[in-house]
Amino acid sequence: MFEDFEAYITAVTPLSKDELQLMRSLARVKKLRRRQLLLQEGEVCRYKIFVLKGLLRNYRLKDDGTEVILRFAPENSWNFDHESYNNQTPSKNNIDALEDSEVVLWLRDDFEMLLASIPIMKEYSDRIKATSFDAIQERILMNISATSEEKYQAFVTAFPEILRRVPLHMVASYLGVSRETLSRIRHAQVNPTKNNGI
Amino acid sequence: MFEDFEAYITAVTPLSKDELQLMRSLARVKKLRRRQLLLQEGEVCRYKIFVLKGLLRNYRLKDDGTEVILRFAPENSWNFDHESYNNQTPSKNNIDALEDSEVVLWLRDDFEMLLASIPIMKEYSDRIKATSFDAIQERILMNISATSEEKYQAFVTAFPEILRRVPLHMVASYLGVSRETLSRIRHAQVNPTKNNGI
DNA sequence: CGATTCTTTGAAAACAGTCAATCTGTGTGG
DNA sequence: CCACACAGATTGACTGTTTTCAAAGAATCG
Repeated sequence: MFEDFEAYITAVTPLSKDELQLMRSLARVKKLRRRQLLLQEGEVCRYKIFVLKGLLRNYRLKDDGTEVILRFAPENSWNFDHESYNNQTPSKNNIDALEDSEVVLWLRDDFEMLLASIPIMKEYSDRIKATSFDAIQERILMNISATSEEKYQAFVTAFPEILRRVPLHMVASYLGVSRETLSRIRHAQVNPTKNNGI
Repeated sequence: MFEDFEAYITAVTPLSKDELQLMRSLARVKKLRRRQLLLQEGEVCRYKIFVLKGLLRNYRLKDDGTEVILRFAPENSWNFDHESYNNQTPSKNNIDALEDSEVVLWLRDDFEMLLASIPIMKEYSDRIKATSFDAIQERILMNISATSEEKYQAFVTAFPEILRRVPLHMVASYLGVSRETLSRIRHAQVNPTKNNGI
């Protein structure tokens, strides 16, 4: 359980035994069943979440009842609702598990205290944020300038393992196209236009 | 010139005389004429930029020669190419001035030193980053889930002053629609369908 | 097996992009 | 001051893409 987190974190940033112990002392491990909600729209996001096993998804429920998927968070990734966590305001989004999952949770105050008292952890956190920022910026560019095919291709090359693990209609939602369109895009690639002859 | 920056920064975060002096000692003020490039694709983004006056724009030049606008940066905003600045890799984007502008520049090493030596400045910087992250996340949601009308409306309410200052084809580029479509959207709002009668 | 969820397909309608032409306003040089 | 060029905005006609709706075909799970 927590050992998995230790293995991950020590691989990416050097932490002392004491620092690890401190992190562990404030952490809570939680198992989630498929479909279980971890954060519901309207609640304040109280935790910073690290995914040990499984797969989470952040999504927004629109007025007409449709779900818009903002992000997939597989094992060894951090997750939380950024806006709600930072401002301690009611979240507009939901987080749930797409597979049976295991996560580590830290209460916001505890986690911020950890960042303040473990400088190297703060640096690591800042690096993660910077990377996410770059990624999300590229996603914007994709969204406003690429064709649906290109968006799908970019997804395939960026997240091949996610593609294998989630239903296609969720990929469609993440890309901002209808599931029917995604289905047709995929089919067109396998079986492109046949009439190249006269 | 630099006094404008001091006025801004002291309004948003408390800095001592010494800290201000330190920031000033490493800053460089630069005037830009309309259309002048501040960062060109392929160069490494060496500076953190604060816009004193005028309006900058970050954009990507696509293979087919079209420009995709990623961001507008008016006075009192920070700007730089995130990815290139953080990783010191060649930038994929360009930054230029849409109006005659004035900016303050800090070399990356200098600025990072400032953040390290002025904790309150680091906090402020982190807050800005968090806010931008939230905003960009909402932009993603817009892009993947809203109609063109809704995207335009959101732009109007979020950036009314930018709308007045840039040509519409740039707004179209920012939103990811063609300039003709934007023109029709705007016209439809002024003059909606007239046949509501029998 | 039966129920549910997911995916695919077809046909029609809505929507957005492209191309070409025109219109508008602005600014420059003669 | 006018003529002209230029950048920007609009419009119409057409094309291409995407959505929507409805139905049916897979796959998965209890």
